[in-house]
Amino acid sequence: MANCNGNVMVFHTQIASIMEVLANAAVAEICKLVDDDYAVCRLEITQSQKENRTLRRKLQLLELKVARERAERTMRERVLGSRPRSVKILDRYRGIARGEGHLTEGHRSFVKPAGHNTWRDDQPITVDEGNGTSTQHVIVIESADAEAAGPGVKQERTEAEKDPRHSKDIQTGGSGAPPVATENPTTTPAQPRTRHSITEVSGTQNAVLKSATDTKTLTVTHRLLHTGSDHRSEPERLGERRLGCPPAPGSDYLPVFHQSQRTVHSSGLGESLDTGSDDPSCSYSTELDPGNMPLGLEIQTDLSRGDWNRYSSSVYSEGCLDKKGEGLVVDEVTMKVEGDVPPTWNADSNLGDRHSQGRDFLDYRESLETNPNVTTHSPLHLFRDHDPVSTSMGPSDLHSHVLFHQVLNSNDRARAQAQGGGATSGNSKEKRFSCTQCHMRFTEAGTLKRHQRVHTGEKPYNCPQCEKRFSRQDHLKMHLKIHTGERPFACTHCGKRFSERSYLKIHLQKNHSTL
DNA sequence: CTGGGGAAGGGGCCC
DNA sequence: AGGGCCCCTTCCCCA
Repeated sequence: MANCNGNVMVFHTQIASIMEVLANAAVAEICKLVDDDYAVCRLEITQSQKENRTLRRKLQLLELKVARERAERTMRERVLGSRPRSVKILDRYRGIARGEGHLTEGHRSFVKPAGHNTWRDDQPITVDEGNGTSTQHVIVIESADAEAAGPGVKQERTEAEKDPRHSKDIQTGGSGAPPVATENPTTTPAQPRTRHSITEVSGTQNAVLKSATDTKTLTVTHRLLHTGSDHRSEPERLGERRLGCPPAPGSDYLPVFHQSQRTVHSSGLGESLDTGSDDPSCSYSTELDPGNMPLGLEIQTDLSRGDWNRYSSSVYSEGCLDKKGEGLVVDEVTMKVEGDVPPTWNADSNLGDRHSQGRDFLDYRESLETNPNVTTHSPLHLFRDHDPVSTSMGPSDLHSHVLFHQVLNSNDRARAQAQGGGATSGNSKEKRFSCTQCHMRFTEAGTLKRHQRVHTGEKPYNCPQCEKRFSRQDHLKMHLKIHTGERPFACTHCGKRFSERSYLKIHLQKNHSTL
């Protein structure tokens, strides 16, 4: 009996051992399957994300192109009879592209040959997110004729750019400023994923184009940096980064503000928003289709989490302007402004004098909106005209738009535009009083003060009859007629009475064809 | 669905 | 500066 029990115990022990082995094997197998599936899923997700980004960018490019063409068409109509300014601009651009342009004031431009930077259908912009150890992002912008252009990969210089001695057009001085970073996934192996980098193959990442002698442009550009190529001392680099947008740790994004034309771009491309850049105020811009009209793209990472006020402020704030800045951008705004730059622009061409507190942005906007010579096809207006709800925008677009909307207070402005045909049309008085919240302007301080109740919500006038509240006394007085039944205005044609003269007037217009 | 009227909320302007 | 009026637009209700 004892042996029997012993055998049973041994048997049970063996069974338990076998079960454990089997369980472990099963767990291991399950884990392996899970890992495999996870890897596959992750790969698929990553692939899908990349495809989504590519498609999104394509869509944005198409939209921008459409907007650009529309703007160009409008501009040509506006200048009917004279040579289209866009043509002039293009000629200038092309001239520069041919090496005819000369930059002054230490500006550098990266001129790409015409035809470069056309985005291919298989637009190879890639954004790799995450490498497990760092937030590395690789953004590759490849032109359509990259192959045709040969290995002539242009990149922005890094170290050399700080040295005025190297301040020359990269096109002519390209040999003097050897590329420091090349990242072409099609021709070169990917660089170690240890930093942010933006590379443009065949053509410059940032092209610019103007001699910067007549108008001023403020461009915000992300520069491509190569870790090993930036030989500047840290203080130098820091100095160049004194832009109110300190680079994120581990990020080599370097914001560059180029002052050649007063333009702030925000194309709303949200690609960078997905890149995880930690730089709150950096962006990069690239130019497209220079053969026609330069079209600027900008990835405004700041807009993804900040507000435009802060952005614009940072852009125009003293600390953000790098008068030696490189980089550039040309986009619709640039084109319009360059062609029809109002006198105020020229007079205010020195950004360094009054670029603080975002004031230039306001001046810029005001110039656009008040100067009839300024086309209204700038992104600002495009944004303003957008319906933030109904317009199908990408998240970044919508966000950018919202930010623009906040700044411009499009409702108020649109209303003001609708009323009386604009701010100053037909009025002799100058609207000197500008609301700091929506930037509407008024002829009188009292009107401004009254208007500000719109923002504060203050309604100090209460109806004693119905507890209704009003921001203005005259509105209360008007309202009280409802309770009193007072209708002092009678129609001379039909005898109908109205509480307000304007009602009578409308009545006369509609029913008696008067006025 | 349409048009008229009322209500409300804006800005311009004069006193 | 505030009051008051005019004019405009938008929204809503109703016949």
